[in-house]
Amino acid sequence: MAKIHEVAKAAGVSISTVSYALSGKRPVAAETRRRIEAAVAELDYRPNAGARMLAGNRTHILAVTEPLRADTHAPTHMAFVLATAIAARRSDYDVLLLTDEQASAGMHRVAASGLVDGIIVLDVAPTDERVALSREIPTPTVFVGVPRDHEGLLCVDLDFERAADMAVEQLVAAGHRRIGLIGHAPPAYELSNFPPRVRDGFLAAAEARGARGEFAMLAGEGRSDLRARRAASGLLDSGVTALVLHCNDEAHNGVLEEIAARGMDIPGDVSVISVGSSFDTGGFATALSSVPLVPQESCDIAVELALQRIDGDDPAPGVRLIDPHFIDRGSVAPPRSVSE
Amino acid sequence: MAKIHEVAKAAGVSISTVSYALSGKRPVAAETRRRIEAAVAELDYRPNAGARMLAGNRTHILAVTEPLRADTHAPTHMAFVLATAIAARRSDYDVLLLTDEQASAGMHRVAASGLVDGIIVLDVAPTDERVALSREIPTPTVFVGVPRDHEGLLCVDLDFERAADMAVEQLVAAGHRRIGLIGHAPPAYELSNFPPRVRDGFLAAAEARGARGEFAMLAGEGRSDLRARRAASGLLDSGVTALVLHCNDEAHNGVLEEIAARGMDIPGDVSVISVGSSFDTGGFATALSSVPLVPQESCDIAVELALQRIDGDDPAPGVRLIDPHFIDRGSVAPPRSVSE
DNA sequence: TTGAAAGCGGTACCAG
DNA sequence: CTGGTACCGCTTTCAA
Repeated sequence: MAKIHEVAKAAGVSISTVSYALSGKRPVAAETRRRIEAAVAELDYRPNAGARMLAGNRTHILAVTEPLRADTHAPTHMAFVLATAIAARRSDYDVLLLTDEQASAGMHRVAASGLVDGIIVLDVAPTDERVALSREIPTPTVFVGVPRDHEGLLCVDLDFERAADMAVEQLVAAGHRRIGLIGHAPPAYELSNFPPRVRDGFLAAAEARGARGEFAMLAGEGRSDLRARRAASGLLDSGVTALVLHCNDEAHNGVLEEIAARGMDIPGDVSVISVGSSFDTGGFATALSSVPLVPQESCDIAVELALQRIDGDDPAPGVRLIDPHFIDRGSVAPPRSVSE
Repeated sequence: MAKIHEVAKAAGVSISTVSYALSGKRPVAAETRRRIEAAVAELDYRPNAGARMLAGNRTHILAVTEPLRADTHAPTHMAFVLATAIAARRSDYDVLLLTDEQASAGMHRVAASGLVDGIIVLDVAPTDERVALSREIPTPTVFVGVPRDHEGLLCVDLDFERAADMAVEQLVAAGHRRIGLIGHAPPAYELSNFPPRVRDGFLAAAEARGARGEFAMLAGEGRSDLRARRAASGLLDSGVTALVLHCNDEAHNGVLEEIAARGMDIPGDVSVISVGSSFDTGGFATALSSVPLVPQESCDIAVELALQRIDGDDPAPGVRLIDPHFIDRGSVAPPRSVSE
């Protein structure tokens, strides 16, 4: 582990010049810079992290808090953590993973010790203890998700209401008037912030667009594909001609199985749109049109906002809702009664 | 963010006494310690992370490298990351997540900058670029998994060979002589280190124990439960009376479905044991006996070894294989032909 | 365009 | 049992 003065000596300059050459915060003669860079490469020099934190008042680390309860959907959460890490690295930041304890304990710790420059809050609950904490600490904090009480907070999220509305819009435009929504398991509507937003957006959109919206959750115990089959079965029995899915990929499979088992065809007999899914909806037995949730979008913006606050630019607090977009994979068509 | 001298002033002592009171590296009078602790609590003091790194030569951070390729099984990998984080926190260490780039780039960076005291390597491939790197850097590194070339490395892992053997042992003891193994998809046998070990352990155990072992992978494309059904179907057609499963949970479901579809009963018509699964095998339609892979076990040991090396104790390099254990959930019984 | 030197906030040695 | 203080390696002002 070479140190800055070795680089300075090797390049025949002072250590401050080395520092400036690397940070770019002061102009350095081209020839001088060249020699410094050569020395850096030669010695495989990297500024010592601790020294940089202490002197520079910047750690180049972002904390990511993710409660990671046992019941959470691992692939989705993993995707957000990954997306955050990728966004952070693009700005030369590393990511410290906070999973532990009462969620806020770790957050408090890293803030008080100055271990991180900023904090990204994932898997936000409607009532989240990290909200109160974020107001007490000086460390810039950005929420990916919208807690109930978000006064003064910086939040980023997909516009789930609009996403649901967009799905309904497509289906109504195709002629559907009876539309079902298959959601998550009931606890998700208490513990997570976005399922209720999709549900409410869906019901409001149906009403506003002159259709009848019906909502079913994954009730009961066991495999979610089987629970989704039951939910789909109930909705299809009740006469819906189209389904909106806001659930995990396993549940998607269940719905497709139920439809296939009935000898029904997509989109001939029933139209289907997936909403807010962060997995690929093109890989199912039948490819599904969707209004996806793209983790990279939210996380890019979240990291960017955090960095702005770190750099002293002060983005106005408030909720940044990301515009959803519709991906057509051909799973929507007019209902039988209309097309015939 | 209070600093140590404020604590010292508040407690009426010198800063060195505060430092020693907190680190415990020197005896401090009970009364003095009390006053210091009161001041610390009052001011919500935490030593500045950067200063501590610089002066103390210890960052209290472990890096976790996890390539996190898109094709990896998220829940399993997540479980290992989580388990590592939990183990680290128990020793007052935080975890820096390295997912990015060519895997070794991040590792090199944090090692060269002294950002972390140690590195835990997850999702180890048979031929892993991180092996060579770990030999070049001074930062203590522990592998969770066993790369092909592990000369001089510290590795921790479940004894997969013995786990497979243990399953075969149970089945042979019950009277089975034709046993099938359902494994992962073919690429896993190139990219991951443990599937081949289970396969080889299984085949060797069958031979050694006088049974006929047959191996099937999840061939083809699409949902792994459907591919597992096909694999199970083939094996059952060929006359095996027992199945060993080493695949993801979705594939487990597929196998159970195939068995149910044939009107067969577990364990009446066919015995089943899950091997090396890190998910709960008691939650399937039929609870399955298993020889589980417990992430917490591997990660606890890995973190412990890393900390030992950090503290200068030098654990002998080599592979630490964890003894597997059999969990009986009643999915094993004598084969039909024998029991009748 | 460059250099010298004063910190940043702890840790741990050397005294007492 | 406690205090004083020399670093740790870098960033950044101040001067030249």
